[in-house]
Amino acid sequence: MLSYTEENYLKAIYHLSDSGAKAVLTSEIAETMNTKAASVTDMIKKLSNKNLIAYEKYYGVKITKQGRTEALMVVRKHRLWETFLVQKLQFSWDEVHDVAEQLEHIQSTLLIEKLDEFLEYPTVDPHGHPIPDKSGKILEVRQIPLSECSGRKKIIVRSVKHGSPSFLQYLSKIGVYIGAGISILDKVEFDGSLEIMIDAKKKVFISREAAQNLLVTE
Amino acid sequence: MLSYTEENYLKAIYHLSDSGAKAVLTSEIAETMNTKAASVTDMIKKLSNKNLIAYEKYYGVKITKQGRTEALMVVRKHRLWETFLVQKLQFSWDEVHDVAEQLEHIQSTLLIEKLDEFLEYPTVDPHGHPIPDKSGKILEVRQIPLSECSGRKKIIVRSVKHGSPSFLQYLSKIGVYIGAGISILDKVEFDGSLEIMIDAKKKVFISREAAQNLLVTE
DNA sequence: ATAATTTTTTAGACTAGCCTAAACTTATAT
DNA sequence: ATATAAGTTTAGGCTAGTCTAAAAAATTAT
Ligand SMILES: [Mn+2]
Ligand SMILES: [Mn+2]
Ligand SMILES: [Mn+2]
Ligand SMILES: [Mn+2]
Repeated sequence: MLSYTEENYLKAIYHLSDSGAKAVLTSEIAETMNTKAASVTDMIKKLSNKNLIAYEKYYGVKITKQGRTEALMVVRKHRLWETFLVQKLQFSWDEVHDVAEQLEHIQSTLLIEKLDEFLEYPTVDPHGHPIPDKSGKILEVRQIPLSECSGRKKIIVRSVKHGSPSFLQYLSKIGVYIGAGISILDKVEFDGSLEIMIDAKKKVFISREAAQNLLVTE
Repeated sequence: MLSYTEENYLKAIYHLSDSGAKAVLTSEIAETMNTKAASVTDMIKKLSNKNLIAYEKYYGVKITKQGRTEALMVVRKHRLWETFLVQKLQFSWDEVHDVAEQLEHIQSTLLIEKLDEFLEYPTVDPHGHPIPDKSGKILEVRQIPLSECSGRKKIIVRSVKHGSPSFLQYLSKIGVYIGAGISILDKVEFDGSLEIMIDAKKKVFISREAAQNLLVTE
């Protein structure tokens, strides 16, 4: 059984290794965990001894099959709780992350099974991120940043890359939500900003940063 | 802000001081917390420094007003979560305590407000124990052990004194639940056991121990 | 190829929470 | 009243997780 802290490190390593097959560096982990490199080295040794990561001194770590499975269970719990908070307790999508950060560590397989059932087995969380099923399977849907969309095809908003509260609040304000239909009206050469139409009824400009952080399917 | 451990100690002290106005002893706390007296003394000093308890060396502790308020908030969360687990996730009443023991420590006032609303402001938990409201007010209803009931009046089951899983399972098996109507058919002199009628349709014998642990109103 | 810089690891120290063993205080028995 | 027993506190030590500072290794620049 993993401690609260071990779960958090392992989840961070999972997310960092998700994009790209190369090793995760000590400094990257320290950065995302808001700790110092020395602390990371300590924890790396513990997780390595438990065979959750493969550690090569000075060259970073790679998550193992077993580690990935454990991490996915934490991610599953995090996203199920976020879904619960939004769908059942009427939280807004920018309020749920910090609470889920605590709830994800509750230890009870029965609880998470019942929660999943109560929510009717959702496949994505409020930010459009996929929810691993109880065996750890994830439904991967190919998505691209809105900033890389070509012509004026039918575009659907699928998820946010980074769901900071301020970004999410901004999206709500301009009327963008997961599942919204979008079309690109114009692309400004100068700064890469876009003029888009949301749900065929609202025109807004969004910055390139925002467009890069919005994942869609065409 | 209290730590997980501080909250647990404070809650234990609250429960121990609930019955009786005299000081709670180090050994009593050690007993209920499954720790050693030396550890309790350490923690007592911390809680005392935070003015949550009043501590007199060698004579035990008394909870302060502030300490009581903090403890009540933990109790409130514990009982709201137990209610949620039973009413929304279909847990049985003997499965909820250990999970609530974890959930009670989640820090979010918004969460507990929304949960309370979602459950439509329940006043008792699945074991019949009162749920403090957000200001810490508790609805006290005078209850007596079934073993002390006199004649054959209309008796209603209100709560269990100690809700161990095995006792709760036993109650379910014989058809006793919170709110059930009971009448006493016979009292066996020899061992203090009772023959009772549940909901005017089921006759069973229950031991004196069981009858002492069942709180009712006449 | 060597030197300077950056990153990582190690060494040593701190806190929270726990323990055992010894010292101390209070309660009980004669 | 004194001796014994029981309960409490103190002293010292342990682990998990954190830190700073110093040492070691890898990377980058000259
Ligand atoms: Mn989140
Ligand atoms: Mn977390
Ligand atoms: Mn309980
Ligand atoms: Mn607890």
